[in-house]
Amino acid sequence: MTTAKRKRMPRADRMRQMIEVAEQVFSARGYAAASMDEIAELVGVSKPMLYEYFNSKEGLLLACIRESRAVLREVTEQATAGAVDAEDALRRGLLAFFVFIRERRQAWSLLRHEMVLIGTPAADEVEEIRRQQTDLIAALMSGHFDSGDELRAEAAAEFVVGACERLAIWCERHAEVNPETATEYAMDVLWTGLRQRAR
Amino acid sequence: MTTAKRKRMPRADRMRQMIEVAEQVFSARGYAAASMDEIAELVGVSKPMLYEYFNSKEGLLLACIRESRAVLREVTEQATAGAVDAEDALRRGLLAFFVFIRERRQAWSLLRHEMVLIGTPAADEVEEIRRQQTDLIAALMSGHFDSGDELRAEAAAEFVVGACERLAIWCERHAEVNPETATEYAMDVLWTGLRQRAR
DNA sequence: TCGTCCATCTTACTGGGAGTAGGTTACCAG
DNA sequence: CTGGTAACCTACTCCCAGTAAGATGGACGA
Repeated sequence: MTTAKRKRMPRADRMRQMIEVAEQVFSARGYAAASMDEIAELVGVSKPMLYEYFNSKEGLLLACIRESRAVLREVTEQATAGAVDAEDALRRGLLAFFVFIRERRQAWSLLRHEMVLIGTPAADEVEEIRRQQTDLIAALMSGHFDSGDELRAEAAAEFVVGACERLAIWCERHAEVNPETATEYAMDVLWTGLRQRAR
Repeated sequence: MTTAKRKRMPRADRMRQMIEVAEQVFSARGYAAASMDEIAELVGVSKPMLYEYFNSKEGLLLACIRESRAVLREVTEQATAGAVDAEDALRRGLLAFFVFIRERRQAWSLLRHEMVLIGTPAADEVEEIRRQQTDLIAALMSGHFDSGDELRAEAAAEFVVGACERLAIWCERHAEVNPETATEYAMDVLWTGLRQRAR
């Protein structure tokens, strides 16, 4: 093994390791219940090191969140890249999202149990992820829809993000619902609308 | 003034007063940043009193949440009571919700910045509010829709709740969007579907 | 009017975790 | 082998949730 059990470690490596451990602890115990001492111990390092690298407990959380954010952006963009029309793009994007939250449960759990502090950087960061997603959707829409009303389009994008977030949480309680089914349910309401199902 | 500045106060009154103050402090500072000492001081009472009445900081938060929950249920049920058909019911329900979050900003802010601790009673309680809303919607749907697929209907209800939650947050950033407009935007996507707007 | 009782309330503490001051040591360059 | 610096540690402070044990206003019976 190249990186044996050397005590001293280059900054970048140590940082990645810390984020990895922190993501586990935060998602397992919850942000509030997690202690910096515990994370430090699991990393095999003393507490001040964490502060050296991330400044605060919230800073550490922030780093974890940013990490997930980058991944989510990546997969969504790649998924929607080759779409042929609006319906296809929406479906691909939804599927990518539902696959993401299934495969990276810890990361997702972190994002979903965010909200520890109002008006703090971490909350803003999570909000930023949503903006990232809504922007993606809005861009997608402006490419495929007649953009009559600017505000209405923005609202629709927010709507989609919120709906999927909730549906994802619902999926956690329903193991039998796989990403494909979730996508179908979402498309059903979003694309077709409820009117079709009224008596 | 009937209730002058008497020091001693009957249990029920004191409790209401504490909840009222706590709701303000929690929503202003955020749950984590709020301190029991501060709340106690604002109430004009010593800290152990808060613990006498609510057992813990989280218990106090819980009481605030339950309070809001009751109000939200009340207004939604009343709003949808006299609906003539599915579309009408949905529209009335949405409007009631958007009015609620505008008029009881503090309560809403509390609900929305929930989630302080995973797996704790408070998180469960907030989740319970959503269940309350989804149940209402699901019941509404089963009354007006052909219930082909049980699971699909449940998913749709979750979807609606999540979407509205997000749209409500979006509204906070857009003061020009009143409850009526928000309702219209929501109906547009939910009822009509996005397909209608594709080129 | 005056005790008596107890619900309401207080002061003064503990424990635990976030954050920090300042010293120590492994590794690399020359 | 020998600085020099980046990685690291010990040993604290302070703040805040939660608690133990005692004080007191006031309703109500005599």
